[in-house]
Order: sequence, then C-alpha cells, then structure tokens
Amino acid sequence: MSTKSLDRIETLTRSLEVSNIIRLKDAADLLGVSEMTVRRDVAACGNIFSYLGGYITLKSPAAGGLGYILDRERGEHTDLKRAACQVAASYVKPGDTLFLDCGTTIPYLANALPENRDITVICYSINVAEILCKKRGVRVILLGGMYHASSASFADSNSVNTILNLNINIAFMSAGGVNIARGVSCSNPHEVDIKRAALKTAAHKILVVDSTKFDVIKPMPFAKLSQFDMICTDHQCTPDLALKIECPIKTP
Amino acid sequence: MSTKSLDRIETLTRSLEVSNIIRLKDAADLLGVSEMTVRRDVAACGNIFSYLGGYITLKSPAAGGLGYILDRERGEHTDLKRAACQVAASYVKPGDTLFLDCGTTIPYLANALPENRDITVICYSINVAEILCKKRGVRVILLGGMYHASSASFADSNSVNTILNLNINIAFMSAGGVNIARGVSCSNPHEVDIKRAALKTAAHKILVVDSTKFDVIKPMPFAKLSQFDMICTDHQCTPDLALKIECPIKTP
DNA sequence: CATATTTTGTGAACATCGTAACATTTGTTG
DNA sequence: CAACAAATGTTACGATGTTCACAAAATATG
Repeated sequence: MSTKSLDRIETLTRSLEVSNIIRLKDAADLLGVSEMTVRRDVAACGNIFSYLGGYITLKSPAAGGLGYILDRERGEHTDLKRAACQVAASYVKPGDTLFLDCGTTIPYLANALPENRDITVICYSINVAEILCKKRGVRVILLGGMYHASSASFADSNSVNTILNLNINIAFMSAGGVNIARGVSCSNPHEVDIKRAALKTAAHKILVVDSTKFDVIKPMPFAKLSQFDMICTDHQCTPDLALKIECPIKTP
Repeated sequence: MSTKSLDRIETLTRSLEVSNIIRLKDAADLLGVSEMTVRRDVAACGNIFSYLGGYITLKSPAAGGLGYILDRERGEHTDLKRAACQVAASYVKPGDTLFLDCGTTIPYLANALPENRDITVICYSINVAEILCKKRGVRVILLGGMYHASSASFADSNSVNTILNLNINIAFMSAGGVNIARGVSCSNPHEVDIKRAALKTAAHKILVVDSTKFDVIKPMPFAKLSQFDMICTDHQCTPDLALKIECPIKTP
C-alpha cells in the first residue's frame, strides 16, 4: 500500500471521526481522486471502514451504531438466511411442537413464527430464546446447561434425555456445511449430541441453510442428507446443485 | 395509519431486532407488499427507522438486553434497583460461584458483575442470561425448562436437583415483598422451589431488594428474613425500618 | 534510461435507487 | 349498493451505485 493511499485513508478516517458517515462521491471530492480509487481504498481497509449503499462509515464501535450494524450485514448473508427461514416457517402448522437449532440462521425462523397459534418450541440457544420469549402465545422450552459463546447455546448432560422424552413434530436444523459426500456438518462439538437427539426423535426433519453452505465441509459431521425430509434454502440455490442433492429442496 | 400498516411496522421492527439491517427489497418480500409501500411505511415512521442508500435500520439499536429492560421498566424505581444491585455486586469476589434470582431487579446486578474474574453464575431467567452471556470471561449456567412470561424465567422439575448438586458461593435473591411477620415473598408459584433450593445449598444468602419492597406482602412466601446473611438495598431505606429488621442491612 | 510494477482513472454495461404521477384495490360510510 | 377516501401497486425515467476491463499515469527497479 502506497504512501498516498495511506494518506488518503488517514484523511478519510479523520473526516469520518467528525461526520460519522460520508457519501462515496463526497469522499472522492474530499480526497481529490476518483470514486473508483476511494472504492479501492475502502475495500483494502475492510477492517477500518464499512461500505454500504454508497456510504462510508468507520467500523470502530466508538463511531457509533451504524458502522457496527453495517459490518454485521456484510459477510453474513442475512437476506439469504431470512429468505430460507421464510420458506421453512411456511411448514409450521397450529398446534405444532418444534425444535429450533442454534446458529445465526435460525433466529430468523424464530422471528417468522406466528403468534397465538398454540405452538410449542424447544430451543437451546440464547439467540433463539430471546426472540421466542417475546412472542405472545408461544410455549417455549429452553434446554439449559453451560453456555458456549461460540454458538450462543447451552449444553448439559441432561439435554439429550430431555429431547428424547419430548414429542417433536418438526425439527428445524441449521448447519455450517452441506456436502453430498460428507453430509451435514457444523463447527462446534457440543452441538452434535443435541442435534442428533433432535433428529432421532422428531417426526419431520427440515434442514434450513442458505445457499452459501452448499459444498462446504465443517469439522463436526452430525447427519446424512438422507435423514432430512427437505431442505429450505434461498433462491440463489443453483439448479444443478439442486439436482445433485438427494433430498427435496424448497426455495422462495 | 391503518392496522395493516401498523402490522407491517411491527413485523419489520421485529425483523430488524434480529438482523439490524435489511434491504428495502428484502423488506418488501418479507412483508409481502411493494417496495413503494415499504418506503411509505418507513417514511411515516421516521422516528423508528433510518433509511439510507437502500437499507433500513432501527434508529435505536438498543432492543436487546438491559436496554430493553430499562425501556419497559421505566419509572419503576430503576434508580433504586440499580443502587441496591451495586451494593450487592461489591460482595462478589474473583472465583465465586453465584446464583442470580429472576425478576426486574437482578438484571442490574448481572450488569454490574465484573468481566474476566473467573466468576461462575447460575441463573434461570432470560433477562439475566441475556446480560451475562454477553460478558466476557463469565461462565454462565442457565437452568432450562418451560418459560414463564410473568417472571421471564424458566422452570423444570430437574432444576431443583441441579441446583442442589452445585456448590454455590453466594445466592443473590430478589423478592416482591419483605415483611417482618410474613417474611420474604414473591408473586409466582413456579419460582418458589428454585428459590428455596438455592437458599438451601448456598453458602451465603443475600437479599437484593429496593426499599419500596419493605412492608409489602406477596402471595407466595419462600423464606424467612433470618435465613439471609444480609439485605442489600438503596439509600431510601428509612432508619426505623432498618432497626425493625433482624438482619444486617447494607445501603450505598 | 528502459522496463516492470503498481496505482489510478475512464468509460461502458448493468443493476438499483428515488420520485412522481397515475392506476388499482381496499375499506368505509351513508 | 354507490360513492368516496385511503391505501397500495404500477410504471416510467432520471439519478446513482456496482462492477469490469482496460488505458493511462506514477513509481520502483535494475
């Protein structure tokens, strides 16, 4: 990275410390370079700046909420997750007893569940519980235990037994990776037993993953694709991929 | 503003509490209306939403944790509760294993606990768990079970046994009422067994109540005043009241 | 100085955003 | 039901954002 580039980044940072947010065009004027150059600077310093919709902000928490918010949107495919979860939510019927897995996808499903429909939900992550507990007319059962920050979930030696003693109608599972040869996998060892128990006892099993998870392999395998009744994902799931997978795929 | 419009705003707000940010287009899909309608909704609620470069965000990203609690309990002696909890927090030492009760007071204590001090906390309410799980270097054990909205807590037949099998150093208990004749009481039956179990097994018992709880009687008694090692409360605790209670009272 | 490498700019093609005017649907009221 | 008002959808068009390939300029290197 050149001296000039660093100078520009310095100037831009200073300016953002004052104004919090700046348009790409204004930044280009400010720095006396083309918009393209500013784009490249910002992209190169992805750790310092957030860029979204034509606006640049600082990522540092000191700069206030927006930067942090924009940051979270970036790599995480929230739109895809939301889309996949909307598909999944359409299979929930009044009176159902559901199991909701942990992770960053399933909270969107929790959010999409209808209120006052005599629904019972078993969950084990704080993310999901937070959302469900605010809903009216939803029975929530949280499996407790020791908290694991990596997956924002709780695990305990009793959890598996508790799950096996419940009548779960549909288990909505998430995954870090889906691969035809290696099956369905996740990153955290402590989730595996709970996932397997839920898959064992649930009448129906639905895998909820956005399309970026296909052909990804994570360290902890927990199921084969054939164990699932269907996969709910987003519209970016390519047709040839859908053909290769031996399991019905539902998209918006 | 119509009912439908308000429903959409409600849905959108919920969704934003999960994802922080959403594209206009995705919001339109989510709500099942045109982008134009979403634009109009967002513009009408300029006090709730921010809109920039095609992305919608909440103006106050508080939403979760203590912010939410603070919001809901505004005007309910939050200053007194915070004061009582700061007194209570001063008795926590590195390496302690704590039990934190449920209610609207104890979240302030959870918030006041130090990070990275090898502290283990057992809790059973979503309010408290939410706050603790965000702290670094705090081990959290949540007792799971069926959720009870009245106290924002979980209860399960196993909870009592789990508590009795743990070595709790200090139990911080809350209460809805404290009365010399009738002892310490609360409003929710499902809390009682858990509270009693914690009191039974904990080495030290500290009652954390703001001064408005004195001379109040709630339906479910769960302890006598003599069972507690001390009471942590606020500065508005009148001297004559303090004299009448046969238990050390600590104020700021 | 000549060459290679890096940095920056430009323009084109395309997608998306922003706004307004108007059409259509929905809901309300007499 | 008719008539009106409110809410929502559609269309169109200009502005802006996004990405790419390639050209031009600046800089480094031998």
